[in-house]
Amino acid sequence: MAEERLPLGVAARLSRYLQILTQAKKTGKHTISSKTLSEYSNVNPTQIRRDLSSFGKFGKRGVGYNVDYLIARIKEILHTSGSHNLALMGSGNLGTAIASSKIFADHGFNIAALFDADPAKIGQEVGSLRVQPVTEVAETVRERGIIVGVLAVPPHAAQEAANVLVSAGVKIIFNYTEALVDAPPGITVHSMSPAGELLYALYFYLT
Amino acid sequence: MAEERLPLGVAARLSRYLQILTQAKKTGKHTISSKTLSEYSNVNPTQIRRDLSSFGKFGKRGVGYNVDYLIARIKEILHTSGSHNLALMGSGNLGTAIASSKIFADHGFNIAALFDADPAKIGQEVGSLRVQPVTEVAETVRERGIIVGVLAVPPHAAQEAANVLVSAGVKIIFNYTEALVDAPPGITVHSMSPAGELLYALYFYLT
DNA sequence: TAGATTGTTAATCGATTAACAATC
DNA sequence: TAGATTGTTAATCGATTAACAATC
Repeated sequence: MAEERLPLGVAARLSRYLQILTQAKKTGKHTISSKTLSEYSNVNPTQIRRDLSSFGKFGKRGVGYNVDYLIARIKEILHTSGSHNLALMGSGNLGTAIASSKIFADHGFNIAALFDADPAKIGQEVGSLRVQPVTEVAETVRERGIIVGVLAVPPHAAQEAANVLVSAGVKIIFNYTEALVDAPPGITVHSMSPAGELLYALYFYLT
Repeated sequence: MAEERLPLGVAARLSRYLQILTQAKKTGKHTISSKTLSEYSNVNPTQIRRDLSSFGKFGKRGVGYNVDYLIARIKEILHTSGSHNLALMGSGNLGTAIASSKIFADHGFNIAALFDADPAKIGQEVGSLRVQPVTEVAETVRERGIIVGVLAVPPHAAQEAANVLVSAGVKIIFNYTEALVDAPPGITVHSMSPAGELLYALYFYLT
């Protein structure tokens, strides 16, 4: 029962297992083996068993792991049992796609507010959200206790949107754009890099 | 000048450096230090210098790395100097966002075709692409020499879309949905997992 | 020269893998 | 029992980091 912060690799893999388990549960799976988890995560099955067994004996030999039980334990380990409010910047195609997806909701993330810099979009409804002007970011972030901001704006607007979020008190910037985003010390910027990941996948196909 | 396949970690990091360098070039940067690259990639600067110096002396002491030169060398190392055609499945908000973005084009990926299962969408224009029916996947994939398929469909349609692509001869499935996707041996499935990455980022904020 | 940053070493730590007894 | 899969060991390999001489 480690109280210390997990090594980067372990935390990354556990997050991945959790995502896969959450989806597997949706398809009606009650148990899952390290072999199956390996196929979906591209992590070696021995590594998976090692990662899990370092926290306790979560599996049943000859059977595998109980999906619900494993989800609960990993959430405990990652301290992510709770729910968190997100602010989404950008109500274009990408912002709308994110707002319409259950992917964040599946993990207890609630998209609490949607902002756009375009005056023509203010007040429009996207799902259950109403598009708010950027001038309301600070107030909304404070009121709703938002610590994560998601950038779904055009690349040229990414830095400015990040600045607004950081000024408002957001601690984690989740950058869906390809633009580079700077932030002050203490603020985490996490950038999606689909093109980078595709280059990586292609490398192993080409060699 | 290694001819062998790179370790997974090295290939993943080089892909990441390439994505960052490509964006840095856009902002007019001519040189970049391992320290700056570290801030954008969250990789230790010593690790970056080690990764690069194992292929040659690419930098200038006291100055840093020339962006153009480094891009060219990493493309060589990853064998991704060429151009590749992609097939994009799904012309909803997500598909439209991907088709409208320069993120893939920046790395020599060309979205060659856009498919949708919804008859109402066939023939619509999305950027310079015309939405094609799924019945045309096989022919288009063959004609355009497509080896990568991108899934931007609703999660419940992801497996079926993947099946169609695999039958048509696609070798790499790039899954933007949260659904789990199975594929036969020899086919690579690479799934985006934004929620997983957010859980990971949050873990380090919470601890 | 002075400041900055690379290339490289050395030491430690985590990741990877095969193998297999334990056990469901 | 027979088959499957976990938990664990042991050995190797790659990642990480601090430190610093070399040099732009």
